[in-house]
Amino acid sequence: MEDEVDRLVAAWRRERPDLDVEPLEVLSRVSRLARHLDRARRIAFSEHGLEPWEFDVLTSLRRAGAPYQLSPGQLLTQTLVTSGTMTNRIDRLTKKGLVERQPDPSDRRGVLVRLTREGQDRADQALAGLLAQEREILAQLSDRQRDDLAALLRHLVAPFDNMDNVPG
Amino acid sequence: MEDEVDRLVAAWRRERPDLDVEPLEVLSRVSRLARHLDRARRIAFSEHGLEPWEFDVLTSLRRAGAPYQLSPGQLLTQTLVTSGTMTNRIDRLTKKGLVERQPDPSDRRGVLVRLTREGQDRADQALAGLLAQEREILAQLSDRQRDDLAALLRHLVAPFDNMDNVPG
DNA sequence: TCCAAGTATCTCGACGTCAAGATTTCTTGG
DNA sequence: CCAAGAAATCTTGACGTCGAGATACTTGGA
Repeated sequence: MEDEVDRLVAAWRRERPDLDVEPLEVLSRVSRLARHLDRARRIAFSEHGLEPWEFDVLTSLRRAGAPYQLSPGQLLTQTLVTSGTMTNRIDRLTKKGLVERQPDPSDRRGVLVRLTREGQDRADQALAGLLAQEREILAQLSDRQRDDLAALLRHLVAPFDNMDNVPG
Repeated sequence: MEDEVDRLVAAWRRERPDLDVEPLEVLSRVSRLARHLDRARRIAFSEHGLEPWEFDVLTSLRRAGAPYQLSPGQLLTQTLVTSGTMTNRIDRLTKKGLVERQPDPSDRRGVLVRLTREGQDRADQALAGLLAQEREILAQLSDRQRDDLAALLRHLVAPFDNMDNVPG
């Protein structure tokens, strides 16, 4: 089946026949698919009363394991946002009762953000919903194709991931 | 080579051994790779004095072919932003001298946004830079792997693309 | 002990986006 | 030919993010 990138590439070949636009066949599809996935996730999460950014923070804490707490700084590196943004997010999640701030007993500058019971339940429910949705999207592919795709994508992502990229 | 998604999946398997998190192997990689690509593009474009959103608008006009003009409404559907955002973008691009607004001769409600000579040159230069960068990223893969990857991604994107998704 | 440099978090102002509504112009049925 | 609705664009206010700087605490060396 044809997609938007096929049309995009055809347009460039018409307007700039001198250029080799083949890289777009892969990387433009990655970007567009990511955009579609963002939208789909937003819808899936809203069924559990969560925004995507809330899911990111809550699941980072959830994955940390009991007692489900991390410093704001650790959350920064996991979610790739800046410190001002994280302060704001923690404020709002606190107001919703999904996390709570506690003083770090070993460093008086520090704070520990801890998942509440409610926060943990919401994160778990939203994750289950997300996985169900993603399984539907992936139903387009055979098991073998899924594995191949994951492996190919790993080749492209790994150089970035092992390159140390942390915002302020 | 290992990547962040391997670590993510391992963490979930430890914390939620009851769940099948395999879909993340594909779709989380797509999202993360897209994020890395956004950053890389931002850097590549800045060498030509452009922001990513400026590139999006300028290249939409460029692909339209001579005389390189589209209505704001057509630009909306191509770039997937809302009308208020597009008005703002056209304002800023006009101030930079990269596009100009002209009255639509056949509809007095309408406006046509046209690429200036300068705008066209910038778009062409930035596209060449982008393609060079993307070729480097894809050097991780063989020609065969690239083709396979593009085909697999098309399977996943096509259902979304042929689903009519247009914002306000 | 004391100070300088480093670290952790928060505060604040600027900016871009969105969503809803306002305005102007076109279209169409009666 | 007109009135009502549709269409195209712009305006406005709220919101989340960023980035730089402020504040408070810690650490290591003199």
